[in-house]
Amino acid sequence: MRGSRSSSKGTNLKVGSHGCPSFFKIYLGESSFSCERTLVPRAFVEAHEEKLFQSSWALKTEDGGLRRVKIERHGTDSFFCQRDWEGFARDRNLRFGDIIVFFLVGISEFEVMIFSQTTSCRIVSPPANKTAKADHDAFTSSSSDDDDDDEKIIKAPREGRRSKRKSSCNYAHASGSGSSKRSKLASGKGIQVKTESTESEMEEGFQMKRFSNVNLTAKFPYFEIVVKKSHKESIFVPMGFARETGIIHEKVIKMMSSENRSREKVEIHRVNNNRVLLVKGWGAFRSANNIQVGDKCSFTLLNPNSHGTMRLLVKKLPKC
DNA sequence: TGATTCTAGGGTAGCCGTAG
DNA sequence: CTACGGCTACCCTAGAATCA
Repeated sequence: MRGSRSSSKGTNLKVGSHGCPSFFKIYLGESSFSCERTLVPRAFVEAHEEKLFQSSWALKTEDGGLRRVKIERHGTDSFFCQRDWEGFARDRNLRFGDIIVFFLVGISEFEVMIFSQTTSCRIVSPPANKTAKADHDAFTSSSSDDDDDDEKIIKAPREGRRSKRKSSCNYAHASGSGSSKRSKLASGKGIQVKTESTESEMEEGFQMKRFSNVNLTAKFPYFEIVVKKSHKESIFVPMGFARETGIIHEKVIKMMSSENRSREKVEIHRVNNNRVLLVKGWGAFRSANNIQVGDKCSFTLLNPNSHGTMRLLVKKLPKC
């Protein structure tokens, strides 16, 4: 599914730390609505025309992989050939929001660095014959506490003493770091701790995770939740997300689906001064998109800094 | 450094008001 | 009376702070 349709937006010119000219693109995957091709920044092409072939470029990744991509020219614009770009995305296991940095290191030769949007860390792709399990692990790496330096969870730094607790952005889930310690502690206090999913939940094919997964560092901030029974007519927005993105001050948000292009205006209710609920419109949107209990969904804010109505892209994720 | 305590915030059951 | 939606109180989690 991933990489079945690809495009990207948000390019900027940069200069690599090692002096090579560079640019980056953000992978929007199949969730992009438009059928636009994948544009190479015109300014970059113009600035380095003498080092760039007209027909194809070589992309080298950090794991030693090499892929040639055809370049299509239309007027003054250059595009990655859609099929090659999709192939590259598939090979590299790109995810929505991943950042791809291209360093021009030779004649039509680029070194490519990929940063995971989820972990804000560099991704070095596993060998090409990786298993589906490995795919899944990579996909869910943001919620595991493995020792891979490239996929470490970035923890928020400790702030001043007794500082107010921030939201659990980019933190590990309950099954992650510190759970064993907490289990001991909790059992000592007679509190039942649920650090692992129950059998019934496993049978249903998903793990009930109490907390949502929030990423505010991405260009397009997002949060992910597993839809529960109680989300039939309303759904909570994590407070950290609501505050940082300004949703907390909004009355209405436009919700759009990555799958069938349906759109719905959803009312935002402020509860108790410390809760933010998506209410009217959510139910209809959920039905229209066949979002059911147990489905894992990501909610990506497409226009975090605009003054108009905020737009939230909803995407069903594979169940874990 | 590990154990313990504190506490902000997420999740949800259930109450209450309103409409049909 | 019933269904529905809004709201609140409470429980629980887990990061941060503190202490031995």
